Amino acid sequence: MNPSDLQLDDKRQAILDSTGHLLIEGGPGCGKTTIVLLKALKAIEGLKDEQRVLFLSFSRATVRQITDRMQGVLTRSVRARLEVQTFHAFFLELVRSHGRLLAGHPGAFITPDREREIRAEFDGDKKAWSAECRRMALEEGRYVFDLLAGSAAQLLEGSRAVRDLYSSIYPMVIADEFQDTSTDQWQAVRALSGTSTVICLADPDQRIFGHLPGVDEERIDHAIAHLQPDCFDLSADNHRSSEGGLLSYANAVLHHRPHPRPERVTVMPYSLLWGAPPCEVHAHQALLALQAKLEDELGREPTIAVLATTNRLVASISETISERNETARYVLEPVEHILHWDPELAASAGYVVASVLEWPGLDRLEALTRTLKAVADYYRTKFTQRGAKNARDAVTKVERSLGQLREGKPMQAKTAKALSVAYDAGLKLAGQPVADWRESRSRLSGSAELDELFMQVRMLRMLHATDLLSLTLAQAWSPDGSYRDAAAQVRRALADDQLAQADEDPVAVSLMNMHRSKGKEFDGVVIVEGNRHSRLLDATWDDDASRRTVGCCA
DNA sequence: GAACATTCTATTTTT
DNA sequence: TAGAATGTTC
Repeated sequence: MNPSDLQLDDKRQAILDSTGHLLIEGGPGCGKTTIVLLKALKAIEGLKDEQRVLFLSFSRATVRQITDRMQGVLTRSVRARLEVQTFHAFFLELVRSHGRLLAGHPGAFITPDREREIRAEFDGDKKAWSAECRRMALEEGRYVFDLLAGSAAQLLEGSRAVRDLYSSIYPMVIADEFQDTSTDQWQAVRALSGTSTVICLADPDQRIFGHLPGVDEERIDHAIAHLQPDCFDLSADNHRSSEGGLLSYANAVLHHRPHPRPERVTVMPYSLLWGAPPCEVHAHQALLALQAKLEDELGREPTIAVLATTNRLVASISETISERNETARYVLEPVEHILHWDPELAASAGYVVASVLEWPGLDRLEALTRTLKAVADYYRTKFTQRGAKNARDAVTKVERSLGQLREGKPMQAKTAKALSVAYDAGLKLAGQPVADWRESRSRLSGSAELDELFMQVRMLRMLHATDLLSLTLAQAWSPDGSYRDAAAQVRRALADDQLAQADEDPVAVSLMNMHRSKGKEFDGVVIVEGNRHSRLLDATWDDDASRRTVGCCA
């Protein structure tokens, strides 16, 4: 924001002048954040030294966006006095500092990792588990994630001292994405509203968490009733010009309504004719084109997301753009990218493939034992990670087969049968890691479990001869036609790789399914829809040839 | 007990 | 949608 933008209209001036609680409504790009930062700036000028303005938002991503935005608008000394946090971080801090008032113990936080572990040990249904969580909080002062907001609210409502303390530190509290606050979160804010000034920012059309328990439709009405705020609606004006039409277009697409396509959206239909390049190659082309265009416009390397509708498509796009592709008109160079996918599970599936690489050097019993154990391990990590009973059943099923194998009895599980058929059919490896990996990987089929593993393992990148994995395998290759100890070697390599990736520079291109993209921001987006049915675009396009790629910039 | 078929439900959040 | 829970059939 530069000074010339500071000519405020009446509405904005009124927001700055208002002295009581505030409710500011409006969609993305309407300037809510900007005006509230100005409001905060003005408030900070009148504060005592130790006082600050508290800005609460949901995700760390939005917190970052806001602090980034502050860089340009506010001076360093002002920024230091505007505290931007997630609701959760704020509540966590509050419960840690004052939790002893509730339980007699200082508050401790059970991290989600730990929570999963405890829950895996715990037997009992959902209800019993939430009772156990309350017990841990009450008796031991240990809080799981879901109880933080409620406990913070309880502290603020129940203890005058705590409430006064926080209100005196934070005379102004800004609640972002207010329409999505849970009952607990709202209660905490409400408790502070007695003495502090509360500003709610809301976008009534963007209830992304509306389905979660405790988040209700009437939140905004409740706030109006309780706070009696001055209300402002900014939704009419759209100040981010580049957004022009994009939002309403996106809505039309989602609701299957025809809509003139805004300039910033390009649609690339593609042919289903035999011999035409597959949709993944079109995605590759669209990605490179968008990259070039945005780099030109922004004068820096743009961040781009490639979104696909299904996990399968994500996997095959990843494989495609990692390679050089040639179309009739273009040569498409490989694109460095990160896959947003659970690396631990993908790695775990990778160990299964690695165990298949050992087959040629092992007898039937040993080979199948190792592979089945790797399959069981995969489901074990899945179970500890997600706590899904499905996965636990899969472990017992595979382990039963292992027992049957050991005793020479026929194995019952389809997975085990399919693997032994695959072993008996013979596996010939050539000593070329990439090809051999693919060959071994293709043995993972014939049961629901193996299909799942195959999908997972495609998310492991194994395409260049220089990759860590292929180097590792090249070393493990033994002249008898198998990879010695491949499983253990691959395990070590992938573990190192995960560590290394943690502190690598962020990569400009991210690839993920649509589901995972929610709430993230990029300079540009390529959306790939690969299946027969086009759900994303209105029916004005030819339907039979309806595979298409969309590139848009937001 | 295993596989297949059908119904349901989540989607954020921290050191 | 996808992933998991639940139900049905062999």
